[in-house]
Amino acid sequence: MTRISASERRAALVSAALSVIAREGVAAASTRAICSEAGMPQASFHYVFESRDELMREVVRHVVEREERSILPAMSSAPADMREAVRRGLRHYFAAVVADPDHERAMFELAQHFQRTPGAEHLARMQYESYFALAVASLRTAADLVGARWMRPLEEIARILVGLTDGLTLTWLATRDDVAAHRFIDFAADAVARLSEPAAASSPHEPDGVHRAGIPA
Amino acid sequence: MTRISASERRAALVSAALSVIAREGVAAASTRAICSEAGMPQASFHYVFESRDELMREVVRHVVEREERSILPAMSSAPADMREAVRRGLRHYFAAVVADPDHERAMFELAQHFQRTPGAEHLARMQYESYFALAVASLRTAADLVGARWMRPLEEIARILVGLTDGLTLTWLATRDDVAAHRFIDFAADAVARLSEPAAASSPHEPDGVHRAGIPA
DNA sequence: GCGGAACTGGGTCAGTTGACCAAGTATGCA
DNA sequence: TGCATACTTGGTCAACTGACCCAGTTCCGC
Repeated sequence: MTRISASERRAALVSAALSVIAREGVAAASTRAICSEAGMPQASFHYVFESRDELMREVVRHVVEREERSILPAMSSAPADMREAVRRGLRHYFAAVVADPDHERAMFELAQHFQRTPGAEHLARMQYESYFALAVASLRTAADLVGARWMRPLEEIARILVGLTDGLTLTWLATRDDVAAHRFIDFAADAVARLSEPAAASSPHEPDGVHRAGIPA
Repeated sequence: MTRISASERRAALVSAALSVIAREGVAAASTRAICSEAGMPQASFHYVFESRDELMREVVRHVVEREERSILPAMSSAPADMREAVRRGLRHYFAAVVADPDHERAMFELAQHFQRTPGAEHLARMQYESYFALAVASLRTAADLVGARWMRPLEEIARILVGLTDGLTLTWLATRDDVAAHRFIDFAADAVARLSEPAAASSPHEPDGVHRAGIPA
């Protein structure tokens, strides 16, 4: 009888839950299915989790945390301009979606699940806040890389960017039309880049910011 | 004992299913819940439907049909330019989303459900085809109204437009941030309008089209 | 006004679900 | 060494699910 600490068991169950959700959807993620995925008896589940709902809450927390730790797309060579930078970023994101469509679908399903679960709406919001934070960081990095500045508050553009990636992902998931998706990426890159302008004029100290890759406080 | 024809019963069940799905989600739309919503015994369900799956298929067909019959936003006064036309169209759409968020969520859930149901992926695609068709019609009407022409194939722009509305809707559903949504609308209208150009040069008869409000053949 | 077809609805079925108990076994501290 | 605490597990429970049977009722064409 391998003895596992309660916290390790929680982590294992969260991870198993994510696998099941990605593979078969939130609805199919029963306590039995999750326990079977994790290879442990059902009773262990209720030993470390109050209920299925508590597990689900833990799942979002985990997902959000992982997303915030996720590495921003590293540009191997500096992009020529903002249009190119945004396009590369979106292509990078889209490639990840194509590589693991179930994962993205799982994220959507989780958000939807919590929008519907009374008292858990804030979890759906939390998930999006993490998307926004990621977008802010990406936009800042892009501006640093190409030496441009954003003409609107970063948070505003970040929300638009998240909306664009959501639309891109959802439409592709439903149609699996790669060509249309890339046209959308080009369109979005063009439109977003238009919200920036060369920084030389207004920000003489710009090069200083180039080294910052993370999210400044 | 009120006697209802099988086809009427099917329609009633489809409608009840939609209500339940909108209110509580696809997962909660059990045959019992649907029958209770429709006020009829469960056996009637299986008299007119082979299975729950068949009902669900009928639900998409119904939704798609209704969408295709839906009236395009009628512009009370001619918009000044394409930017204005697209913005008005998106605002019109968004107002409908805000007025009945559950309905839009139900559409997303249905699409997701069919993406996951083996052998029913084409239904999700069908749903999106109907969105595309609607977008094509809207774009054509807009071009007629402002006397402009699209610089890319209508189908291409339509797919982009659907992606934009998806992103707009999904982000708003998760955050309920009206201000951000309207900023997104302005951004999208601007970007989409840029794909058109005044038609004067290529279409001298443009004023003729102004009166048509419906979908040209 | 009659006979067969169309429709009704109470009830049953096996399967699945979330929850949880009680009886165990290992662990760490005194 | 002993004992309280932490952890494990098979089994059980009521509630719910989709499916569907069948005896009864109503309708429509003749």
